[in-house]
Amino acid sequence: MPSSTGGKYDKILKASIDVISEKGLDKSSVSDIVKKAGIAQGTFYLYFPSKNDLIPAIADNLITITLDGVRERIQGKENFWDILEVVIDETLKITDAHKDIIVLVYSGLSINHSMEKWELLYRPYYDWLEDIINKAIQNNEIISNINVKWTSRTIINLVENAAERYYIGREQDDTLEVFKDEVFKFLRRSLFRT
Amino acid sequence: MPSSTGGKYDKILKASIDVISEKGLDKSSVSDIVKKAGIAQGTFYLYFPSKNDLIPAIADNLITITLDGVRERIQGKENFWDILEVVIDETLKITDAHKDIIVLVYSGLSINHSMEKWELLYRPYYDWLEDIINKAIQNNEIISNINVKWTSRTIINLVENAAERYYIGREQDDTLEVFKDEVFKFLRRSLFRT
Amino acid sequence: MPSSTGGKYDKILKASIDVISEKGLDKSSVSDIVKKAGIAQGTFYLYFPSKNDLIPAIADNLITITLDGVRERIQGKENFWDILEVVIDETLKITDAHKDIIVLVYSGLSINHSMEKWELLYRPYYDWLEDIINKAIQNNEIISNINVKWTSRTIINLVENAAERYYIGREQDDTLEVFKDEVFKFLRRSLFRT
Amino acid sequence: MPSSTGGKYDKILKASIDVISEKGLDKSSVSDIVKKAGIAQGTFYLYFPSKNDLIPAIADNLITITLDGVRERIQGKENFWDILEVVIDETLKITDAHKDIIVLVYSGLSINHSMEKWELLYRPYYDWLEDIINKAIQNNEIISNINVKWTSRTIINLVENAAERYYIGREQDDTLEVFKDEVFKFLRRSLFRT
DNA sequence: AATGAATGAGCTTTCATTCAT
DNA sequence: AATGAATGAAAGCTCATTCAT
Repeated sequence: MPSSTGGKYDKILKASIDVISEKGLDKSSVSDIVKKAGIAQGTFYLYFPSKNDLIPAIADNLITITLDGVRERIQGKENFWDILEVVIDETLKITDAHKDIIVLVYSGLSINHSMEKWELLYRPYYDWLEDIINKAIQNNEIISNINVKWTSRTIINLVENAAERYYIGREQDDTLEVFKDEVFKFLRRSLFRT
Repeated sequence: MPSSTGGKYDKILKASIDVISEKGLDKSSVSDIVKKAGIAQGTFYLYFPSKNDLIPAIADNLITITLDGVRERIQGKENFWDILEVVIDETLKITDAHKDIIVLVYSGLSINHSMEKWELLYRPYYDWLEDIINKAIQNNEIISNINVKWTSRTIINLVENAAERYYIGREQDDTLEVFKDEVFKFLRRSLFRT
Repeated sequence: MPSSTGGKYDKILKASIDVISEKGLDKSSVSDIVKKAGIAQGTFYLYFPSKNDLIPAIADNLITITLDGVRERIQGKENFWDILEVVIDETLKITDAHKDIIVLVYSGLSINHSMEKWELLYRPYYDWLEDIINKAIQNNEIISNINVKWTSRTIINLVENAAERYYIGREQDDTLEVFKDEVFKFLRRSLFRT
Repeated sequence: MPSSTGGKYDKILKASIDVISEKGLDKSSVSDIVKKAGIAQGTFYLYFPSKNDLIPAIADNLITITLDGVRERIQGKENFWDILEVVIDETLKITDAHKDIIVLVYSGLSINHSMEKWELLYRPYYDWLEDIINKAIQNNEIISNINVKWTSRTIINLVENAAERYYIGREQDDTLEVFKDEVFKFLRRSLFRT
């Protein structure tokens, strides 16, 4: 829990991602990680209570950069369907960039931690999308007789799963553009207010 | 993998599910499992090449009983929307019955095995739904300008994720009926041919 | 907890005594012990639940051989003072033979285990001496207005401590014979019925 | 070992006793102790060369307060039997007050240090009692044909062991008064000059 | 004198797997 | 086919000690 140190926390996080991407979760030892990070074994435990606390930290990081990326790119955009396009695009981008670790991390979360932790990490993303959906309803862009909470979670899940199937499951029969379009249209048909 | 050996294979599979449900994947040892199954340590390796081969076997089992359950219940049903309702209902039932292991198993698959294995296990389920969708298109029950392969996978993913959020993530703000209805309507809106 | 094996339990016990005698308790690792015993690391844990369970086992062994030795040597002896002489002599003998480990073991017992364990291990020895004392009272060999339970424990303690001071604390100003005599006479003065 | 430094030495000693009393010797880390003492990790090593030097310091403290207590309370008393009563009483008092640490400390001494250190620490106490015994012999209060050195050590050992059995081993079948009386009479019978 | 982040050797324990019976 | 004792590599974690500030 040291504070003003040479970014050791980030060093460990980064090394973890590298090592886990390469060797998988089970095969990655703390010893591997500290070696990569260039620190001593014991130092790891100054920043993380245990090896298991690595996974939520990585997940948090992943979710955070996704939401940050989306937020950045929708500057000025008001239209729900424009925002949805950004969400889809950004999710695909992040998934592509971290394809080697993304499933492992979500899996690791399920295995070692309660679902509550999962919900907690996703909460900011969910909340943000709920706001967007509510505004879209007010603007008559999407239908109104939906459960907003359920819908926000379903959209994020659907987009992430599709992205994982595309990049990780190699379900790449079509071009990226066609694939994105498929996701977008599926959601648009379900939510568009005529 | 003999099946005429006093059902030891099934005994091991069942014991594995019990033990993993209770202790989680990481904490479950082969020793725990054989103790539960009432067999000797070495016997395990007569039926499974290694501990890692347990997870795909359990996953296969889970997917198989789901598809079998659905098939059984749609006897005589022709209408796509009736079938979709059965899929949703059966998925929720199975998820409820195996909530303690379902995430662990899917996670375990991701961690220790290539995504190819995952695709392979789901293939029969995917194929079956593709058939159903194609028939529905022919019968003008659903729209036709969709990617059938992508849609079958997306439907199954969406339904399973919703079920997991309901039973495992405890996203139970509404009754089961209302929840099912939400899933059904979301898909119907997206696919229904007016 | 295997049963009919090549005396591995005893092998471990013996190796433990050797190693601990040489290096002390803290510095003795399970790794040292199994190396000395000529078995694999994991095998240790088939016979002892943990490293800590070694100490009570050694203590039990020490107490048992002492009591067995005494019992053997008093065959036919009826006189209390003859028996007491044997107790003193045998305690000195055992203390001499195991001087390098005896304190460590008793200390280890105190540190890692409740005093109840200690009492439990000594119980047979205490009980045996209580019987002897009671008979001596009946035979008018010793005074009768004593607390038998307290006295049995005090005698054993006193003799053992004296032995430890002689062999371990090197309080060897006198010959062994004179020393034994001192112990004997101290107790005799306190208990003899004139 | 500075004594003019804000009493940090004593602070560490006191914190050590607290921590070791609560967690046992093995489980007590320097980290625990400095936290309790409210000082920095490194500061510990300004006052103690190593963790092992803690135990003799605590032992020394214990023996010193016992002897000081006895000396204080026998002011003016000349009679050997009165003094013996004080020794018994004070030993019981100290044992009661420090029951959680007393065995651990003596054990720690045995484990990490040579018996010589033990002898050295006890020397003042032993010497003091030898004087008392010699005077008692001159005053014809006790018998004279004894080994004074051996007897002084035996008395202290016997009293301390009895106290430990009473307070630590919970050998409390009788009241404290009866117990004290038992100890006193046992020694009196052995040493009293008729 | 005081700090506390950093170190890294070293420990106990677990457990998948093997193999002689 | 079945057994279960034996294996030994490997892992997570602790902690006494150091040292730059």
